[in-house]
Amino acid sequence: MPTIRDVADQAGVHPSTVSRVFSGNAKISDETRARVLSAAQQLGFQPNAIARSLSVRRTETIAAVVPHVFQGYFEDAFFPQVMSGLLDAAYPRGFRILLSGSNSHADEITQMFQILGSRQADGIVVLSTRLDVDTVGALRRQSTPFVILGRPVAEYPDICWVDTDSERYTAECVRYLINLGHRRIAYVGGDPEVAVTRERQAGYQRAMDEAGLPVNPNWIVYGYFAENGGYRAVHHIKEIGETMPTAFYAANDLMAIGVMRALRELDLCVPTDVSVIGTNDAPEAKHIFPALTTLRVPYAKMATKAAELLIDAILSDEPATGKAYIPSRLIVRDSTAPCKTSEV
Amino acid sequence: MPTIRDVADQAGVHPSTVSRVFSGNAKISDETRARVLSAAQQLGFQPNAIARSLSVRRTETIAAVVPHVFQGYFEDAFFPQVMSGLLDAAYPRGFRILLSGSNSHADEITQMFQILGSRQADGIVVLSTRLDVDTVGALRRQSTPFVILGRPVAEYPDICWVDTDSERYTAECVRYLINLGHRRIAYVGGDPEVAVTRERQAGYQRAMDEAGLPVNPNWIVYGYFAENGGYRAVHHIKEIGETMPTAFYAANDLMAIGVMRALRELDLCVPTDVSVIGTNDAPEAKHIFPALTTLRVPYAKMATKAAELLIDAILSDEPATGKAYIPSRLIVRDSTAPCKTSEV
DNA sequence: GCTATACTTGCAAGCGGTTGCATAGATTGC
DNA sequence: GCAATCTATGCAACCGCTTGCAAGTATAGC
Repeated sequence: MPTIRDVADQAGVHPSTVSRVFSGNAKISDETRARVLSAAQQLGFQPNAIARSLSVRRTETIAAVVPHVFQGYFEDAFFPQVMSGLLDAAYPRGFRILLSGSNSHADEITQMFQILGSRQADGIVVLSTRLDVDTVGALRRQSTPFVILGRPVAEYPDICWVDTDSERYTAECVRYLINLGHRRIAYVGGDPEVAVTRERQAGYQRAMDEAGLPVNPNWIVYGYFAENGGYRAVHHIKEIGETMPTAFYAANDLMAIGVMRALRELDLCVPTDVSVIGTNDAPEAKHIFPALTTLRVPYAKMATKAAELLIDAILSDEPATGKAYIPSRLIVRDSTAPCKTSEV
Repeated sequence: MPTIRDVADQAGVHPSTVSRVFSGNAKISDETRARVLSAAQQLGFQPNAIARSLSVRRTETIAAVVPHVFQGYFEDAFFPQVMSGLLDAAYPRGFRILLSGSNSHADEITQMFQILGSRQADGIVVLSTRLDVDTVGALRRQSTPFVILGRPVAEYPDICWVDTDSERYTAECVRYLINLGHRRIAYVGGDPEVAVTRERQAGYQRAMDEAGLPVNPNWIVYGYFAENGGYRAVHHIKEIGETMPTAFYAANDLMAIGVMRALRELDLCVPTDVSVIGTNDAPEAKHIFPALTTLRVPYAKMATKAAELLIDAILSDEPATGKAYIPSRLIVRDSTAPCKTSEV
């Protein structure tokens, strides 16, 4: 691999001249430039990005560490959308994305600080779903810009995040069910460890409260984002001998699908007997029968926004700032209908 | 950010000693090591990965450029599975993944050679679906290891690829239909520009030929991997006034879903009137009604294998070698049934 | 007790670009 | 025609870590 010095020799100029030709912003006579370029051409020279990065202290790269769980919870829509969103922002700005895996929650954090500390990227978008206060504190204490996808538990005035208002939109879903006449509504959450699970649950609670509807604690079940979890949630409710809810809100589509499978086994028809709302608008949502009414969460847009804020921060050489909510949207399909047993 | 020199000063040793402590493989007295480590601790030192990379000429990173089209064709399963597969291989080996976007087929190639030439990664797994001979030639001419996901058109003895035998497994699918008594079988391909489309078509052709069945050219339609493409394929066949095929093989599930939608509109029942086989086993395949019989293509495994071969090559400091076929598997669900109008 | 051998650590030259400063030559102003 | 001002290029230090070689000290061998 030829270096800048080889090109310099070949063109009869000083290495710094070659550097200036390639980094663009410098006055170089047309003649010299041509000589350098042709020498580079002949030698097949391309500047070494690593050397450049070392010198300018910039990698043109943003990092993300893939949550170890994405096989499970995230497969349904999160990960591909996030990646696509990150690329959408990074690519046109000349940035690339550095991805690390992880094999546990703790390792996610380790990987993050590894990348940050070793300066392998100019910034990081934090995908972890369970950021504790310590971690956020440590993030703030280091100097590489970061933005969090999702809102951290504790409110720091100065950190940058983008999220969707899970509480609000889940409340909207539940309200939609209530307006259809449903009064017995179940909440099928994901992993209770995960922030979004609590937020959605709060939205559910709020909508029920506002409508003056009682919340039966047995109707709050955690399905850990798995199809089977949704399935078991229904049977669980059935087994403890409760009257069935007439509607289910599930915190992802996979669980909603599981809920529908269980209902079918119990000879309950969706949507005539029971309504079901899912979350995320995964690809299968519109193809399943009945087509699933679902809360579409704009992961791609969120990721794009996050990457934009991050790159802005990098380019301006300041910590990332700004907080943004991206709106979710309820997509009404065929799994919801007016409640037929409208108790007054 | 403290450097190795700061730590050296603090610990009262030479920078090279600090370096040796951190790079592991060097005999350092326990006492010195302890002093260095504690100094590093105090200063919050972490070695700079970029500087290290420059020095050792290795980045511990493998690259991939995301085909610009993945939104379209690839969304259905390809991309997330590939990413997951790459991470599965890279992560435990201490490698990270560098991702670049692209906005056209030409740009895909540009990005690839950019990364390669600027030494931003130690190797690359090539995802492009339309590699021409020139590109492969250029890849071979440069010195960074690469492995191709998918088999390149021309056979070079020395390049490394991993693929699934699309022709063979498509033939298997078609044979399965034939064994169910179907004789009029349509082939709904993807983008005819894409290698895999031709390979699958060849498999279709082969199975038909082997069974002595005529192939009606009107039954070969390209749906460009889109749901709508599958939908239109059916209507196209209908409109030219042909007798309907009794079975469809579609080169991805999205198109198969489109085919089923069109059939439903024509009041043809799947699978009693018409059988449908899709490809990829996308998440929606098992949830759609009727559950889709589909050829499951092991993208994740393929990507893992590719990354493994690549990393082996990197570590051994030689070009990547080896060719591997990963088997696909027909997943039989409810969209296929014996042909009821068995003509003898 | 003295030399041969093994361990540790220091030294300094890289890895391949970048960039502030200096300088030589060209241009401008009057 | 000469000083002042620009322009284009060279010089050299630097980004932060690695590593072959040399040297100093400790240990072993006889």
